[in-house]
Parts: sequence; C-alpha cells; structure tokens
Amino acid sequence: MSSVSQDGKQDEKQDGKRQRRRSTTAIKESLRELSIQLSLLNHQVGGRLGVKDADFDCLDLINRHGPMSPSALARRAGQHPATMTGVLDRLERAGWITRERDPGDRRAVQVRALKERNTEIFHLYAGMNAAMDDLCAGYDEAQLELLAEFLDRATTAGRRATDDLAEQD
Amino acid sequence: MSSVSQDGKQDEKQDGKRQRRRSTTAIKESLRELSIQLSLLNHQVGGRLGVKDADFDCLDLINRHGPMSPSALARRAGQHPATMTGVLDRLERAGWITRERDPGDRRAVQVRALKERNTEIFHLYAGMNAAMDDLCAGYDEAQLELLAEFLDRATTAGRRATDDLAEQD
DNA sequence: CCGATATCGTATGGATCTCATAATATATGA
DNA sequence: TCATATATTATGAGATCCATACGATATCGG
Repeated sequence: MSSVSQDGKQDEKQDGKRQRRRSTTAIKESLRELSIQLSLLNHQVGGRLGVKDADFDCLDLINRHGPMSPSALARRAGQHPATMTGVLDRLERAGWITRERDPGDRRAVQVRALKERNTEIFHLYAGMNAAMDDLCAGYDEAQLELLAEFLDRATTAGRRATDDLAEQD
Repeated sequence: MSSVSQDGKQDEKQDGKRQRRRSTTAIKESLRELSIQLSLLNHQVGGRLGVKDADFDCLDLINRHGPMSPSALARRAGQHPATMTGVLDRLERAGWITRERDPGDRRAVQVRALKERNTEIFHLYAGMNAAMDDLCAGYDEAQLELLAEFLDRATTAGRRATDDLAEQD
C-alpha cells in the first residue's frame, strides 16, 4: 500500500486515480443494474395490462413522442416494419391506439395513443413514482439539477453509441 | 406572478416548491428516456451477436449474477420456465453458456456463462463505455459518489415497485 | 401530362418462439 | 417404502417475426 512507498505524493495521486476509476466503474455498474430493473418493472406493468414487452415499448414511444407513422415508430423501436403492423394491430384491437390516414400523404398513417387509457398505466407506476418522489426529496435543488443533467448526458451517450452501431453496416 | 402578490415570502416558498416539483418530474422523465435508450443499445448489441432481446437479457443476468439454475433465471427474467429451456437451448447452441448438472441435487442444472466470449460483448459496448468514462471525467469524486448512490437507490425503488406488483396476485 | 421509380403500410406464409401441460428424473418426508 | 414435491425438459397448439410481395399513392425527369 501507500505506506511502503518512497514517494507519498505520487502515491496519493495514484490512489486518487484508482479511486476515480473505481467510482466510474461503480456508476456504470449501477446504471446497468438500474436499466435491468426498470425493464423488469416495465415487464410487470405490461403484464398487468396484457401487453407484451415489445408492444408496451412501442406504446410508450407513441405516448411519449406524440403521433407518428408506423415506419418512424419501427425505426425508433428497432423493429421490422412488417412486425410493427402486428404490434399496432394488437394495440389497436386492445384499444390503446388509433390509426388515422395522414391527409397530407394518403399512403401514410398516423398512430395516436388514446389518452383516456393512460391513467391505467400511470396507476401501475404509482408505486415507483412515489418512491422516486421520496428519493428526490432527499436532494437539494442544485443536486437535482446535477442528477438530471447527468441522466440526459448519459442518454445522449447511449443514443450516439446506438446510432454508431446501427450505421456501421 | 410573484410581483402582483401581497406576500412575497410565501410566493418565494411556493416558487421553490414548484421548481422542485419541476426538477423531480424532469428527473423521472430523464430516467425513463435513459431506460429506453439503454434498451435500444442492448437491442443493437444483441442484434450484432445474433441474440434475441430476451435471450440477451438472460445472458446478461447469467454473466452478472453468476451461475444459477434455469428456474432462478426464469424468475429473475420474468419468464416461464418452459420458455427458459428454449432460451438456454439457443444460448448453448451458439456457445454462450453451458449447462452442468448440479452434483448436490441431480435434478438441478447450473447455467454458466463462457467468459471467453465476453470480450465480444464488451467490444460492442466499447463506444458507450468510453462515452461514460468521458462523462464521468467531468465530475469530481463527491459528485460521482452522489450519482452512484442515487442510481443504487433508484434501482432499489424499482425492485421494490416491481416486487410489489408481482406479489399482489 | 406521363411513365418510371420510390415510398408507405400491410398481406402472405414459412420459420421460429411462447407457454400450458405432461413427462421424466430426482429429492424429501411420513 | 411410498406418496408427494421439485427441477428441468418434451410436446404441441397457437402466436409471433420478418423477408418478400403487393396495392396505393407520391415524386420526379422529360
């Protein structure tokens, strides 16, 4: 350890680096674990609603990013367009979404989520929602801002990494 | 706004609360967005390796939480035991895992990941990994600790919310 | 305007996957 | 020992995925 070294100053620096690497690794680990856990939560919520994982992801995207075309959705969800037809059929049949022809381009279709049913989803997330409120309550405004910015940057990093993998064909 | 009110002090307090609610909501939003993005990244990585999303999740769980039985894995991944047989068949055929009978209980099976192949996975995450290193480099030690703790707590919250939903049958 | 071509969503069908149930092998307890 | 419980896997019916094809519409060059 440091105590056997001749040069305490340099050891300190190295310890700092080591510690930093440890912290960074810990964050990446934690992030991964969190990601898995949130997927499992989605799986549970989706299961309650009788919606398959992939379908639920799509419904979430529609809810979050407004009305959009099936092909845009397929791109966003990383699925085949023909698969999306099946997904939308199920979601439409179960009353989660509607399909409307785009007046501007009559080949196109706009997929829209039915807001009325969002309360059902919201209700199932109530537990997690409350827990997150509690968790956030323990931080001051500056810390919350730090956290939000970190999360956004991590998202951007994820998007870039994903796109890089997708493009290099 | 505040300027028209008779009681600046109380307005300040209310603004603080409003701001806090906004920040908390922003964090929850960001977290959700991040979760989606990481799922898409996994989807890309899995796609590159010719492994389906669900299968890849299972492989990840095996890698992360050591050797385990198919039923334990099914529970963790939220899947039917019979489905897990198919998942493990595919992963084994593709050389990602091995199945060994448990000497202690010869009904049981231990599923073990083949570490040699982990470099393939790791390599595909290299981009995201480097981006996260860059991101973390912008924070000091105390901030990194704050972030890690937040992520861990959020994971715990997620696990609790998931278990609550799973149990209330 | 017209014809060629591109794009959008979806139908089709074969391969694959899921999962309830049954079957097999082993363990456990009375 | 025998009944019951447990871990995993086989079976098969139904659902899903997706490469491809198709019909409808849009766009563009001439």
